[in-house]
Amino acid sequence: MATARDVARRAGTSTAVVSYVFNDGPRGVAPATRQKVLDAAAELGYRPNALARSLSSGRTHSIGLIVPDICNPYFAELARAIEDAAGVRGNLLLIADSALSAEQERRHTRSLVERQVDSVVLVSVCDEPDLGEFFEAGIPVVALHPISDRERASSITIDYEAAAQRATEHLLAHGYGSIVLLNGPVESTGARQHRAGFDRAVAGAEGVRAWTIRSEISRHDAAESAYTLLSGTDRPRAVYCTTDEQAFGVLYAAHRAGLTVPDDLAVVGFDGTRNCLVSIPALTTVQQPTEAMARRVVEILAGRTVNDDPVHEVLGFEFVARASSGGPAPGSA
Amino acid sequence: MATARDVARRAGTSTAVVSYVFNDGPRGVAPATRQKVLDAAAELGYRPNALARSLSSGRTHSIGLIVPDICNPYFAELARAIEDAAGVRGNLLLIADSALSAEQERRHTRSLVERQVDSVVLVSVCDEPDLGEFFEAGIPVVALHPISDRERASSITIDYEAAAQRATEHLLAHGYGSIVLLNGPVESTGARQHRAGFDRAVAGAEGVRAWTIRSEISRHDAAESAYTLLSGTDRPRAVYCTTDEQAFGVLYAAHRAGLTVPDDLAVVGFDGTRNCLVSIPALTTVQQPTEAMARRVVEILAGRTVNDDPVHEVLGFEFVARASSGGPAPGSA
DNA sequence: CTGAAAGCGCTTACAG
DNA sequence: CTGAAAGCGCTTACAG
Repeated sequence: MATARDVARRAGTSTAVVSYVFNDGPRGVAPATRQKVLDAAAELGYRPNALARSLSSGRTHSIGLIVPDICNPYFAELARAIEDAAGVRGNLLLIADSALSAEQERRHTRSLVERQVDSVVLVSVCDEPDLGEFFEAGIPVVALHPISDRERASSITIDYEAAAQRATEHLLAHGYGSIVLLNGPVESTGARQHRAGFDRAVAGAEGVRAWTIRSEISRHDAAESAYTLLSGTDRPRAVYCTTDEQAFGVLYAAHRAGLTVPDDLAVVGFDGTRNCLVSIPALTTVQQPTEAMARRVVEILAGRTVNDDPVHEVLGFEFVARASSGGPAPGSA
Repeated sequence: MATARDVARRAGTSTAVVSYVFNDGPRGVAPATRQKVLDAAAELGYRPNALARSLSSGRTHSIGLIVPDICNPYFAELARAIEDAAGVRGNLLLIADSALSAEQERRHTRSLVERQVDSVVLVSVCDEPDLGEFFEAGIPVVALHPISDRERASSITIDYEAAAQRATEHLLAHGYGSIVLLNGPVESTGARQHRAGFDRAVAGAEGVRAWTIRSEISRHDAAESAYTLLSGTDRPRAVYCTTDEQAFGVLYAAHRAGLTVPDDLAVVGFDGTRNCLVSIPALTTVQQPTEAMARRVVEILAGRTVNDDPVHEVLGFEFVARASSGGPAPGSA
């Protein structure tokens, strides 16, 4: 590979000028000189070495993204949206998949620090992730879910509690008299908010039976848990799931248990993945503002230092009623 | 952040020794010295800078993976398998999502070259991707699908032609008299192989009507194309799809057209994603050896130079008959 | 077994 | 507007 030095030699100038040309600064270059540099670079097939550039400039123009499970389409769609938003600003997104393992999340954390990413977008598998490594390395972090105030990270998220309440009220408005909350596997800030919203909605209703079960955030695990629930003697009339993937698992379990959705069982998901539109039946869900979230997180990180106080932004969500829950509730707009 | 120099100073030794300790070589270090270095590093929270390390060693211990569409679970599962295999050898996987865009694939190509990845695993959106940049940068490439002999890349893949033939014969054995091949959007080496296997199987059958349609490799696009096909007057009795995602789109289209699977329409997919097991009904598919492929590609890349002759390995696949095609064919083992 | 020093390929003040 | 040079934080022959 040709280096800046080769280009400089061929163009009859210095590496400094080559750098100025390729970075459009910080110094200006005479048009004639610039052209000579560009010509020489083209002839040699020069490609700047990003490693060397980063080492001296102290910036890698890369953002790390840690997701719990890249096989979950919500996180894949999120990754794509963030990559698009980052690309517009000339940033590369490094996608790290924790594969639902806290251990793996820690490994990625270390790896991103070593690779000197400029900043990190985090969706953690843990309730209270250890962000100390990022902090010490001067790398600002933004979480895309509710996060404890004790963390030194910012967050951009929707109001899970309000969303859970809205979804549950929708099921209640349909007159379903027994409702299950299918929550995530661990007691996290997000899980507590889902629970709080669910409880609040149920508290406002008379004579409704409500209880909670948990499963991993995967179709298969949710299908197992839901099948146990649905094939028992005491099955609910409706289920609110804290992710679309879990909801798809419930749809499968219902089918396996010989139940029809929504006639025997109403199902609501959360995330608003594109698959909701091509599931059988179409899935009622809480639509996360994925693109807006992605744009906003990149924007925030661009102008952020690790020592700034954390910010916590709450974006709006949209509740979308579809066939899986019986469509829009009676009496709704 | 503490540097090797800080550690060396604190341990009363040189940066060379710090390097030897952290890399377990290439020189030995006296036990007492090693311990002093480790203590100093721990006290300072030293974390080697991967950028600097790579710049001087010429190796980044990273592998680039380019996939056409990270939102397609097959590629997400593939990415995870490769990441696992790479992790075992201490390599980091950089996942790049082309979002079905050749333009994006080119951008990622450039970006991976600039970041000096040691090698690249490629699933291209193009028929004949331009691998010149990798070649010039001395970066070996392995494709995970059939690829033209004209390319300077290796490949590890299953035999698409044999798989397509096997799947089509399965449908013929069920006695379905009209079959459609739902192929990918572009005329690629893989698409040609699917076509050839399909044609060969059909040629061996009497009085069977067979034709081809195409769609993007996505659930939604396939659902659209399939709906047009299935709501028309001349609809097939069976469809062989070249990806699971397309097959899921067909399942949805069939439901929308009021058809029951497999009674009115048999559907077969390709890839063997985990969702096949929780779809309604369960999807018959060609199971790719994802894990084996992942292990093998990492193994090959570990011992490979860009100037080695390309190797082309063909792994075995498994055809899995499930409910969506009517189960195992009559008379099969 | 260990230290002083060159070098990886850039960027960026410092001079001119 | 441009060049010579230091420096980013490591690794690795070169001496000893």
